[in-house]
Amino acid sequence: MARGEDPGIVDAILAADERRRSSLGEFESLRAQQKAVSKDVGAAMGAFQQAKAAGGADAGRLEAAAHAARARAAHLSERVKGLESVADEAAAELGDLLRRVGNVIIEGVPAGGEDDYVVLDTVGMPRDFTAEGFAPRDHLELGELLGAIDMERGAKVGGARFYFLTGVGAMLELALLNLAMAQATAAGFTPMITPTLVRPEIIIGAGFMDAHSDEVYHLEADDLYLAGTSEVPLAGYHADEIIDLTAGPRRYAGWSACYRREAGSHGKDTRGIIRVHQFHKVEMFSYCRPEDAEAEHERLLAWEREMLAKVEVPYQIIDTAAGDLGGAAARKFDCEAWVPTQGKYRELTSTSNCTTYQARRLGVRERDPSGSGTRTVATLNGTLGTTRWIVAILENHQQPDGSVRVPAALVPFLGREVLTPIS
RNA sequence: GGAGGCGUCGCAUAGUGGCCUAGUGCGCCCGCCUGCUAAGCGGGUUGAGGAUAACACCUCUCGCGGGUUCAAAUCCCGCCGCCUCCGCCA
Repeated sequence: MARGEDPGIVDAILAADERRRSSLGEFESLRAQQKAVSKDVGAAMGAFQQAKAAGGADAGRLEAAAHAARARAAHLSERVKGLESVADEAAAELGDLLRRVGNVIIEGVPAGGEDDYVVLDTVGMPRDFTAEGFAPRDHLELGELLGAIDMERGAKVGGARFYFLTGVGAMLELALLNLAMAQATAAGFTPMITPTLVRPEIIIGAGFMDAHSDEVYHLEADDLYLAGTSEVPLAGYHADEIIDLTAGPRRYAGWSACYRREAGSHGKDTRGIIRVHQFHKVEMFSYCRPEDAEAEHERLLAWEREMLAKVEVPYQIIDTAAGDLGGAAARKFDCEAWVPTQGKYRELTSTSNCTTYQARRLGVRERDPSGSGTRTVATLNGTLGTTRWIVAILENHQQPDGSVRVPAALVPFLGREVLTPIS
């Protein structure tokens, strides 16, 4: 409802489920009969064969009995097939309807669309470049001055929205992502380098083929999809498994290239590396118990804040409105960094609580702690670093001469304190 | 890319169309026995769905999906994965 979806689908689902159950019941009881009769055929055939081998006088009678039983079984078999296809159709119909329903929004998520987010916190102050007496350069101009970004050759090689990170640019990205991996590992995450090509059932299960399907590259010859985030392979990592969460959440830090078609965003963010077809990302991914999910979401957000503090950029945290959530998310917090030359905050991280949505579709379960059987777990994800962070780092830490101060936490990973323009 | 082999319960293995409910061993769980431990004895031990107040019970599940048959772990077709050999190659 909060997403603005049609509530009528619920009635359709209930009706479809009713049809499935009744047709399944009919099929199963007749199937049980058929099995029993069919088993008699086997026994009758065996008796006949034995009598025949022994030259018994009643061989003829037994043969007739066996054939009679077989005829009855054949008749039942026809009817069973009919009922089975009815039951299968009913189940497929229900499945289709269920897949169309987005995740249930968590209480307290702001209603509305893209612009109806609520700012939860603002951290740090944007620099006053007027007071400092110079006009800030944008990240691309800085990147070119520093010999860090080459958009022109990126376009020559890969087309629009492709780029080369060169020299210190390449090193800066590696330093940033290594810092993110180091933080995650220290926090107990298992480091992962993931496949970036995934099978259809994985990307469908992760929920990326509903609202985001235009965003996904598809390799037709192999029927594989290029993941837009390592959330996809990490969600699939435990697919169809029963995992043990008794010792707490399972946390993975995935490092991967990410691919996005950016269809429908023509003309938007065309300058620089804000919005590109390929970038790199360190992603946190957590499997936890459903009742722990909201607390885990807060933890992921806290780790994002820790990482943003390390790169020393001003940012705000927003609680994304219901209508702007993907199909999988029940709640989403974005951290947006201040971009001086745009005079606004731009998304650097995004953490979603997908509750049981992805795990249900991918078959990730745990032993039910309150008794017998299994139950679906919850999954959550959050960003720890991406190529886009370079934008915020360059612009916020630039100096009048075009050089850029390296945040202290990055210095050990980059091996220098200042990036200076190449001659 | 070519040729061949393989995929059975948590693990290992038996099972080439029916004749008990997929047998056996290991592991694990429960119980018994023993002064303790080990051993021994008995029972249990995939998952999904239906049904039920809860049981009982029923259906499906031998990599996955189709097919043949009254009947499929077993036969046929497609796919996925693993192994061996050959070819090609960063």
